[in-house]
Amino acid sequence: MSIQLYNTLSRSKEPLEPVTPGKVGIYVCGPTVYSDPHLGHARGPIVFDTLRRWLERQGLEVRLVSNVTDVGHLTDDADQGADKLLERAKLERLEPMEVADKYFWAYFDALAALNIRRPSIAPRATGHIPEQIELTEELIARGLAYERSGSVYFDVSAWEPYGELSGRNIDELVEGTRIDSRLEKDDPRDFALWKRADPEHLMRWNSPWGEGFPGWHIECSVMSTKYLGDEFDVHGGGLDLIFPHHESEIAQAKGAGKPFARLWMHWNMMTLDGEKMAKSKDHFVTLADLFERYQPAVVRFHLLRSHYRSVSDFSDAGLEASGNGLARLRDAYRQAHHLGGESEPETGAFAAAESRFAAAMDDDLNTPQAIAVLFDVAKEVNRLDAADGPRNRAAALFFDAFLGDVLGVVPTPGSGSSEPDRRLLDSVVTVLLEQRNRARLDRDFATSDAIRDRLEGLGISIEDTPEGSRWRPM
RNA sequence: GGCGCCGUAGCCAAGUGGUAAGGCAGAGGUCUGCAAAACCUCCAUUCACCGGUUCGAAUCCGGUCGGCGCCUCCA
Repeated sequence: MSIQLYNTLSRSKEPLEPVTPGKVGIYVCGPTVYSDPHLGHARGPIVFDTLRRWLERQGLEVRLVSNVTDVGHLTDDADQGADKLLERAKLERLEPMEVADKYFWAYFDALAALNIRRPSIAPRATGHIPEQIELTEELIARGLAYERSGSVYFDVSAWEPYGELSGRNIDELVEGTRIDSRLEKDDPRDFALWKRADPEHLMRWNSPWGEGFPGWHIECSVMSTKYLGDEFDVHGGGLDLIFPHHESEIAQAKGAGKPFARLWMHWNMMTLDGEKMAKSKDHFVTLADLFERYQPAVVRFHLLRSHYRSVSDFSDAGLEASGNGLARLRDAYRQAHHLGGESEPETGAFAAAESRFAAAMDDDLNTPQAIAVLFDVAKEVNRLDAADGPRNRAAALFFDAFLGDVLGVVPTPGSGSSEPDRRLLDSVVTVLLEQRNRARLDRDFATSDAIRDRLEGLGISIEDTPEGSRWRPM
């Protein structure tokens, strides 16, 4: 059975049937890079990285395109407010592009720490100005856009399906929109495809309408179709992007005659004290701060413990609970590897668990349910006879596949660059454990406890089992 | 005001018609020099509340209360 995903367009789960059999094209909206990435920014990448890993496991070839917006946009559409990138550039006394690059790398560094694989393509808006101008011209030619003193606007009233994604009635959109007489747009609902640059605006490009910069929505219509084709499989983004961003993307692309994305996936928001995290409101926890207190893998695991379409509230108690839970899974994982050794794995030992895991993942990426399966397997592993190598080996492979490859919360064997360090550490701790065991045999508990306490102080916990002493990082 | 979502044990969190997954925390027990881990047992007669449909509802329908998101930049 193929994976079912919830499509915002149809408001129901649909099977993923790729445009090109065997290949899946996915486009995901990334952030505007003008400040430090926060926890909310991590959710989408984690969801889509996990989706990608799962699809690849099914033998599908995935092209994941994830953009980053590096053009500042006005804080409102009435030519009021400042371009956030520009503001930041002034504040930090940097070139606007320097600001964009600084936070571009901060974003991808944070994602790398979360074990999120790099997208196949990470296009930037500024690298696709000619294509955006081209699409704007196309929309003018089709009568869906118009120019007003150097700016170009999409004519919403000329595009009848506007509102199909957000479920908004076009006429209702006017209500609630404050009518500003300073607007040069024909209709307050119209949105900018191209904006004329004021003299102080630093990021500017030449266009048929004079110097300016692209509107916010057009980059995604352009970059997604450029790399995935006019019709592609999945378009993702945060719930808060449905309107107006994705609605407008659809209008631009379909208005230009492209079939565009088939399936729209939206992840829900991260909240802090019950309120949505937002950098504009200075209400967030940065990933850098979080990583000082929790392992990135714990953060990743924590987000996977709730379904991507549910709101997830941040709390220290929640992160701690996730950390304890993950430690339990990792212990079982380590034990299975340790006891399984090089044994031939028992065939089909965890087949039932595998199919339960798969069913959960195939049901709109139900990671909480998939994780429950892992806990069940962990319990089984902990009950295994230490002498049962083949079964332990089968469990080890099970964890490698699902805890490691798919969920990405355990280092993939041999992939870590710190592997030699790890081996050295292992040897050193083993020597200390030998000393400690000698002391224990001599009933010299003062010495044995001292060794344990010192190691605890260094972040290494010791466990005495019937098979001998084990250690693990805390 | 318009569109939409949510309310499940102390906490987190699955479950969308067949009689409540899983995790954390907690209690008792086994093991242990002690500890930790692990294992065993216990921990929601009940899913915000009130009606309705049904043989049967946490799940469907109506209402009430509470919380949240979007409608302006926002992952």
